Amino acid sequence: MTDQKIKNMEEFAAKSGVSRPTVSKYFNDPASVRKTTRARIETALERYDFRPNVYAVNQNRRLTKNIGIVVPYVADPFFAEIARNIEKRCIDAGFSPSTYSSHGRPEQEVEILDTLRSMRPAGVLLAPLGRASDRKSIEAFCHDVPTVLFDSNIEDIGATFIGSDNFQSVPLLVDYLCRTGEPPCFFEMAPVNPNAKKRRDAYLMAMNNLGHTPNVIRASGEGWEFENVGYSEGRRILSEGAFPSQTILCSNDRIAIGLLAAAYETGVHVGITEGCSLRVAGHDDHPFSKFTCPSLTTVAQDYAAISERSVESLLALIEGGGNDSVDGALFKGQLVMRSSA
Amino acid sequence: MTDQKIKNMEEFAAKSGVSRPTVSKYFNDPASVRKTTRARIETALERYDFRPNVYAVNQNRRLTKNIGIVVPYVADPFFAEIARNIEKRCIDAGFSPSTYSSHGRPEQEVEILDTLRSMRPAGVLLAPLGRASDRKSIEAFCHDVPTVLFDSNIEDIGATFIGSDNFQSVPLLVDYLCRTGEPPCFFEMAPVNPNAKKRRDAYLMAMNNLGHTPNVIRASGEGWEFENVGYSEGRRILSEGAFPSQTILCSNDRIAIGLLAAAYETGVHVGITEGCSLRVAGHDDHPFSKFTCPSLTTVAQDYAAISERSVESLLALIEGGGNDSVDGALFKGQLVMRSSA
DNA sequence: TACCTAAGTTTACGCGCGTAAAATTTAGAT
DNA sequence: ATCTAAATTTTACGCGCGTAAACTTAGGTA
Repeated sequence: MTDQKIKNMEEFAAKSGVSRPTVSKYFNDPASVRKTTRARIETALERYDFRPNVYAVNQNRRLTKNIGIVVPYVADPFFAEIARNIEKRCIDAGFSPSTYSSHGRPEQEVEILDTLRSMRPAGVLLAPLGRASDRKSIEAFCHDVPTVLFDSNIEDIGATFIGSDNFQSVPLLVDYLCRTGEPPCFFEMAPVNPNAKKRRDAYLMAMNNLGHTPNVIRASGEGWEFENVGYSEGRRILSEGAFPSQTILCSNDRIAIGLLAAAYETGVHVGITEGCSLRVAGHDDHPFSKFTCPSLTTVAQDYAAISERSVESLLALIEGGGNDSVDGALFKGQLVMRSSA
Repeated sequence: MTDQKIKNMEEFAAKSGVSRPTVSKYFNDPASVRKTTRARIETALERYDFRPNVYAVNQNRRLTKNIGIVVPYVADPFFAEIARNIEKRCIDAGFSPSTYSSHGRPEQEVEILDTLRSMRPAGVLLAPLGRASDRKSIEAFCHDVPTVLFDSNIEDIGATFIGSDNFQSVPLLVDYLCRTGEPPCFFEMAPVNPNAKKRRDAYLMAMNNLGHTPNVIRASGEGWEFENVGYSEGRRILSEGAFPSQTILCSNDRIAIGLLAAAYETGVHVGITEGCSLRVAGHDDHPFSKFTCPSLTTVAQDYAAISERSVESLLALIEGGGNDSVDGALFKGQLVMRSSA
């Protein structure tokens, strides 16, 4: 490996003894050039380690090899993990992913989509904010760019949707809770997205199916600071003794984490062992749920399946020229029994 | 706003009644064109909403307006937050930040740097992995690209370093702990970066200064799964009754979070109230520290100051053509007294 | 050995924009 | 009204690469 700098593809082509366009072909698909040619280029590559100018490449390709990934909130480890998972799969498929976070703000989401559009990406994987999203902007975007929605759906938008089947996962947990103790009440915030709404509906359905009376507790609070809401509202309600059941199913793990902290501080013992007066369960199997006190019983979303299928769908969509829509998928959750319920 | 699509700057210039290069000037600095001209362009802008092709722009500019942000692990909310903070400041300064995560893997870090280099960014803000980092690669990178290190330093690399002053923050906590109870032992993993090492050294120093005998407990385990290590090693050591002090200062909050879970499960009561047999403190004021059981006493790093100063330094560096190095800075931590110690 | 075809390579052109240098306009002073 | 320096705009060229079309070559067949 010499340290000599190669300025451009022309120069590199000269070094390797082939014409520039041939080198270009090679970089677009190494298998498309003759074996002997490929060998020459690769030999030169080892010596000079040249990389085509990204900007020139993207300017001239009809479609870039970029894939945009948009999540509502990266500071939530759940999304950080799934984004990482998706990134990896994109890279393996030969694309260049880049991840953006809406940070819970609709304007930011629109801004990201604008930026993304101007990058002419091959496709986009979008986990929308949900209710707060600017529906029109997203619709327009999906019209222009092959887009797969994941995690949270927006009806009739995007080529397809990949997510969890809340109507499977929530009843699973409800069944378990009813089977092992007092039927749960449901602790939620004003739904930020369809998932939250579906979970509540799934809870109502499951309870009715089992012949129990459902009971929804709505915590006041907005935004994405779930722990905070779970904590402060949890404290308030606990101190008033106002939870209608000793079993509380939270709309997601982050609310449950807040509630557990509230219970701890209020002196309410949570868990399934002797001397506990409250059971708490969550939903998602958040990376931190293993480390709550007590550890949180929850339903694990199938990260791997969701990210894999999302990428697959997007690639299929890209392959097909972005025209035909692709089948969506809802994955089942898995019960994770820990100590809190 | 008509829906007519503008293909390129040429076309847009025609619509606004000025020449293309003038439009180009406008986009580089609106103040650099005559007021009447600006008005024309902006009128047209409202009608057609045109954006210059990013790739063409970046291909031709000597230096792009891109800024790279590299963190060791975005799934750690601490880094997610600081990255977000930095992003915002870059945008405000008229740059286009993009964030990358090494995911704890040195190869990935090198890969990111390679990608970044080929993007010819104006500058890079790098929080290196630390010990695991490939020093040579990073050194070479910093030689080519104006780079400011933050959070974790690598001696003699990069134009400057911005971070926390562990030799202030750790003694602060040690003082507090000694003042309020039994002097702490120090619970750490094999240091992944200079911060971890400095914290231990600062602990040793602080204890000696106070005339106490320091005591370091090394948890076996590697990587960035701090909670896991804190938890499993915590359980082991607790069950053996092997912590040499009833006060445990953890190298960071994430280890403390794991340890708290271990204590809870082992039936060891943590806190400063009657009936507690253990005190636990952390370092960083991790976003989740408020919600541990009990809530975690820790030292808050000055997120805001670090991110602000990092960006300022980088901008100064870019301004100066990347030549002259810029002053570094270490910010003080603030004691956050909660319930665990 | 001559010939054919498919695979691979080269020629030639354009992508959309930055920017130096030339040409023009503006504004202040006479 | 006229001149001049400064401010602004235009002309002209190049950036690094993708890609269609023209051109070679390799490898197999009769």
